Amino acid sequence: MPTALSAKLTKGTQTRERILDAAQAIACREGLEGLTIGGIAERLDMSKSGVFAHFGSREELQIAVIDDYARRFIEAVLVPAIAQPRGLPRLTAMFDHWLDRIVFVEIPNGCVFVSGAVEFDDKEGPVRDRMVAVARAWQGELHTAVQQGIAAGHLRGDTDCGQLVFDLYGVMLSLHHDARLLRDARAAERARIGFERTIGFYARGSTLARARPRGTPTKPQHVPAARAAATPARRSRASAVTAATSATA
Amino acid sequence: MPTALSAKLTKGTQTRERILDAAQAIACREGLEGLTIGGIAERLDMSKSGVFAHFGSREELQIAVIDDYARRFIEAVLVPAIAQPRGLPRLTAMFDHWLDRIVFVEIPNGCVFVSGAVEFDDKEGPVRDRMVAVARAWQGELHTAVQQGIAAGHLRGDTDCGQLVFDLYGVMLSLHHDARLLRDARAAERARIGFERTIGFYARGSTLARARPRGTPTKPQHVPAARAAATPARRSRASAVTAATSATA
DNA sequence: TGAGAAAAAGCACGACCGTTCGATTTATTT
DNA sequence: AAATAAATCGAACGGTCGTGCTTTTTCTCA
Repeated sequence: MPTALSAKLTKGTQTRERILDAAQAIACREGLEGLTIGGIAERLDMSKSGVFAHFGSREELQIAVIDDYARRFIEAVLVPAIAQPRGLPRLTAMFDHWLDRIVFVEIPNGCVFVSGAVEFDDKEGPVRDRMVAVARAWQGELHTAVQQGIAAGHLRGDTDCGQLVFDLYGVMLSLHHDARLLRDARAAERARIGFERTIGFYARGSTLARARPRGTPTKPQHVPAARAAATPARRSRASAVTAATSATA
Repeated sequence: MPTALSAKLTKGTQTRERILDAAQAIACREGLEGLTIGGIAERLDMSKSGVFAHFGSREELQIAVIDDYARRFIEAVLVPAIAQPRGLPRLTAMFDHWLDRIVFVEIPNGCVFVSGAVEFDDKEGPVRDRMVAVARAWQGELHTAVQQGIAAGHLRGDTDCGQLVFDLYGVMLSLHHDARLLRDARAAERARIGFERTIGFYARGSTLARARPRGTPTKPQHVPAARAAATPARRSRASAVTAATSATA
């Protein structure tokens, strides 16, 4: 008997999620282009056609993976951050959770946003469209947080929001590059320093001494566990974002 | 009759270069994974086996493309910059030519360094090794330029060279992301601002007012043409770099 | 429990992949 | 011009891919 809320808990949707899990694991390491129906089938001890039947095509599977990845990202990074008050505290929390996610999840396993952005930046089609949508949605969240930082008086009034978002994105992309390709263990610390310097530049008055000591990871715990810790209230804000990234389904 | 200098100008090496050109064009757009023997053959009106014969395997072809790409990059970015005096002028020239190359070549056509870094960051093997080598070589050049900036008194003595390189790389990766995936026309200008702010932070004294006005492209001319403009003297410095990136062949 | 729906499997197709190998056409040299 | 070497072709092989069918198994619900 399926609960009134949430989707039907039938066998089909159940294995659909198993497929999505396996697909995401593969897509992280091999990219969305390296994601293959047979690979998923082998990982789940299923037939190719059994896997295939759950998605009309490989393209729809790729899109489903993107949406699922975005959902988890938002849950892990944005949702806990909005528990913080608007302005610099929330923006800092967003960065901290973002960094934690990269360090503890994406650097070991790969990141669909990074690989997908490169794989599909020149390939027109619905997959690219979805990649653009989720990237824009996340940058939009950062943009909003920066604007609130200005409104709260934490950041200078003449702060170029788009420039600040550009800078922060660069810090994270450089972290991905140095940590994953070059396997530089100092990359995470450099990302933290880069964030501090960037925020310091835009902060109202330069006296903004961040309290958190350098080099101490903010959250060594398992990231999926952090999901449950998010306050169930204020959820409307987050679900609006999730809806935005998966709206044009 | 082949000239005494340079490799034999036989038919074989001639078509080998044609193949490399075509391979690079494909690899830029489709990535090194999307690079296919049949694709090159079709582009050149050749047979697959005809193309294949010039490289022992697809892997060696990919490595050859990486080396060739690195060679052109160095020619276009580093070689003209070392005509500038050591320190901030040279570092600024490196950034300017780098930015020009991204704006006029890599944003329209794609970049093997960016796509290759993502494609092979988790795939052990000689291709990944070469990607790491060229990335390290270029970061090493930046590192050296920064160190000379300190020695010349242009940058603060306590400047963390690796951090500055990390920051500059992030600026360029963010530019790639926003310009190619999101097609944001403001990305190049943001990269320029990001560079100025980054350098401004590390510059000795904050009075460093960069003379170049914002937003004016430094070199609207065709990039391949810029190669010939490089001073033929001082070439030993550059060829040493090129040799470094293609040493372990 | 049995009828009907849903899910999974099995199989085959056509396309493309890298690679091999022998034949054939071109370049180069004697 | 003949002889030798280099370059290119053509056909084929084994493999993997996404996808369309039909059949069989499994679940679901009256």
